[in-house]
Amino acid sequence: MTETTQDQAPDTTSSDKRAVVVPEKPALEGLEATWSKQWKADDTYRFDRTQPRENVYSIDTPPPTVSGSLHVGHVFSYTHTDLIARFQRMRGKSVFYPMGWDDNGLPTERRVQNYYGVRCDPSLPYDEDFTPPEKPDAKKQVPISRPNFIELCERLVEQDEEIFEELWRTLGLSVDWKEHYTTIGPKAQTVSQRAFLRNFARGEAYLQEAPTLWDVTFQTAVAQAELEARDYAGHYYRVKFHKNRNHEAQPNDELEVFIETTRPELIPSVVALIAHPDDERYQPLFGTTVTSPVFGVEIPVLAHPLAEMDKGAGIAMCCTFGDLTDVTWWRELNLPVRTLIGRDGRMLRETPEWLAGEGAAAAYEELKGKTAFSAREAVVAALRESGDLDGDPKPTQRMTNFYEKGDKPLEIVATRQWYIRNGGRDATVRAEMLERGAEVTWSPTHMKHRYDNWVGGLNGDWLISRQRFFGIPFPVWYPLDADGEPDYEHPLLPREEELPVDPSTRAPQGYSEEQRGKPGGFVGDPDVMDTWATSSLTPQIAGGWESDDDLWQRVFPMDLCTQAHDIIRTWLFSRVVRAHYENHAAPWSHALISGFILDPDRKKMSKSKGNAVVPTDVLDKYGADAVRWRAAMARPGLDSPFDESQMKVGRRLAMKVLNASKFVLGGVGASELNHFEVSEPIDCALLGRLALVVTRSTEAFETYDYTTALETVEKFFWEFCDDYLELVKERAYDAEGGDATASARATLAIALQVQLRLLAPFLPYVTEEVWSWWQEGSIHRATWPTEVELGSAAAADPSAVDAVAAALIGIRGAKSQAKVSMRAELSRVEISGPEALVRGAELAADDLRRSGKITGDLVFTTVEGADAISVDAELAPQEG
RNA sequence: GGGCGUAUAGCUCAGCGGUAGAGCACCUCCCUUACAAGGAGGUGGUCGGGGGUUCGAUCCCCUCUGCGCCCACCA
Repeated sequence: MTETTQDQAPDTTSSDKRAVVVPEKPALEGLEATWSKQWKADDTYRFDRTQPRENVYSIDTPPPTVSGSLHVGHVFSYTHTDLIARFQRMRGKSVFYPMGWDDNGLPTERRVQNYYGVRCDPSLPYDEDFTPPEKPDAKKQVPISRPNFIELCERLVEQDEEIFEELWRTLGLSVDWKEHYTTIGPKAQTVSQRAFLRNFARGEAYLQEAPTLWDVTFQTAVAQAELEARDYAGHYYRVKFHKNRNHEAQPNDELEVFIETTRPELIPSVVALIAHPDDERYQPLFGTTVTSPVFGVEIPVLAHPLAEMDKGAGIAMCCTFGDLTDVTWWRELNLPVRTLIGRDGRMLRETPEWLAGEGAAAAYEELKGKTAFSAREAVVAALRESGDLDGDPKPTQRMTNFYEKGDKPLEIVATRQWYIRNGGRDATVRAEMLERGAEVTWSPTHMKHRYDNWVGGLNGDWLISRQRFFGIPFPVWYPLDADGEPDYEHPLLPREEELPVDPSTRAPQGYSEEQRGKPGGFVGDPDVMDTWATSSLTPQIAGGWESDDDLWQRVFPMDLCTQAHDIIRTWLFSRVVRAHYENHAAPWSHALISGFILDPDRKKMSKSKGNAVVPTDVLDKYGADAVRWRAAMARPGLDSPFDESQMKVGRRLAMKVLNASKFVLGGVGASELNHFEVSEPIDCALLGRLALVVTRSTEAFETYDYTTALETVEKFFWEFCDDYLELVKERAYDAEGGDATASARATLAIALQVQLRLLAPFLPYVTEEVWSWWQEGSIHRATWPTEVELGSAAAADPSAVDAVAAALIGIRGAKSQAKVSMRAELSRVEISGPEALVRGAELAADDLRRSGKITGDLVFTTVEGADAISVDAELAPQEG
């Protein structure tokens, strides 16, 4: 069996002229610095935009919040993306892999406030000479104008982004940094505003005054997707309402009705008592009125099926608004709005008109300007005094909605907001969104349930406006009528060519700046878009939608979106919504969902819990390759507890690559390696096994199963080192150097070169380092190995590899059991077992003899009925 | 309460119709000139419980239980 490898080995012809340069003492330390710098200088990961769509692999990756902090969970998830990117690049695709920074929005505002010790007061004028305080004082934040505030946001964001980029480069993400974007940058502003204007023109975006979930701390509306239900301790208060005798008198009737509430402070805003239509206890009361305690407001008793008979007293007090059920009742029963809690979370400072009556006004006097919490105490005290509180409050634990970034329960406030239709109020749109979700293939597949679940459970449209400062403004003005009142029905809009616009500094067409705020003039929409309203457009922002059509045609719809499962409901879904409306397509064909990294107690890692592992620490300690190895061991969608000891395993693999490569390449010239012939049967068998590994690994990668791809090559690599390398090292370095030696050397070189490429997506640093010892160019630009390139030698039956390995293990086992050194000589070895395996082992008889230090007989015996190799070895008598 | 996932060696996980696997940890041994942040060998499991289908079940079906996540739950 003779095989010339010269014409099959790829990418090696140029190395003929190169000497192999193996460092004396190869080390992992410093590889990140050296190679990330080199990749940057060489533009190794550039996107080739001359390629047609079918040769492009485009990736939509979450823009990290730069004002937040990253933990290893993020690092793992971004590594997953990079594994796929590197595989596709080596497969010959031009990979479009941009990185964005999410610098827009509340997290940045908060960070700026703390970092500089300032707060935004939009009523202040711009101060050109403003410099932030030298020592920020969290308690005495300096009020500054909105433009000043935004300047500081932009300044800090720039610093943060440099740090993030540095981290990603160290981790070895093969991002094309020339394609980078930010969610506050001009490109994002233009795309966001353009998409919004088109949504509005088509009726997909609308302005509406409605009850809105409201965070009193940040004083902004929040969307359903940003809610987080948390345990919240409270009390049930049993409160007496007084029946009015305006119905047919029933002699034995009681004079009062009791309700149970956890929010007695809302009693002044009660608009009705509501019970279930079938509830016999309350049926006689339907259509009558009752009077609220303390405040003496007369309200109706109504029936509605949402009232639950077995909850509390079975009759609920409806306040506008205490919760989302109140909103439904308000809408469906045409109840009045009695807003009591202002945007700052405090009770209104003016006495509301429905409390104008003498007693009510006096009672309300006590509540003015109080927080919900203090108002509750005051109302409870008043109820006690009036005798309308029945018994002692009963402690209760319930779930309450919070803004995910907030720490006070959300209130519901009627406000004017912008919405985008997402199917929450329209069954047709909802069905369309579910269809788009079905167009995407999911890894793992069950993550689609999360998507369907979320879309199916939407209870309203997507609220995109925020009453904040550092965000993308709505490109909208409103004309003012003769009384100076805005006409929200007829907003003034810019032309698309004018974008981006800031309506707070620019006048709409046909108006001059002097008319701002004047009757007959205009006002700008004061709100900004929520971050998700911008990041829902990352494919459009990164892909050059409407600004670079040539690019857009090559990258959209994208091939892959990667993210963790927590943002399926936000980022993933919102991109489907936008692409559906604007591009009539799903934004990508595949979604790869990462799990979480948990702490050792299986709790989600997060900075606020204090259990987060800082990525730079582990990167410094174990190296990027080791961290990436660990990330690759976490399969898509599966949560995985963080355990530092596992990093060591990855590091050991990287070390092994270094040392084994040094050994294979040591003392052999590259040109020689490429001209040797693989002639020995056992060498062919090794390449045959390698061919299977290539196939398996490739198939796994193609189905996004990077873990199996890694496990396959890693297992082979250890066997290659422990068995094959040990077996043939004597032959390979035989100074006599016949054909058998040449065959071993060629096999070692080919196998190493293929394995390096199979490992390159996982261990980009150490593979690049070794590649540079003997190959031209970057390994990350080399082609992914194929079975074909291994040639006909690789068609050999690989089973001899296992047979020889079994024989070797038997020989080593005998020495280990005898507690002697592996160098100890054996006087006789008998290898027995089924015929096929024994014949396989016999192929490497000379190698076994030499590597096993067998000085006497080496006998191969076929045993009928045996199913495995067994080895019988006799130690040579020890000398001395 | 609804949905999804998960339960295999002390730990982290593969396997998923045909006599249980890997890595880590643990034990024993080996300073072997690629590698002591190493190497070799080994101990360790009624595959969560209970039913069923099958010649045969860790694997398929039913059911119970534990755990995790998402959603709903503010009277």
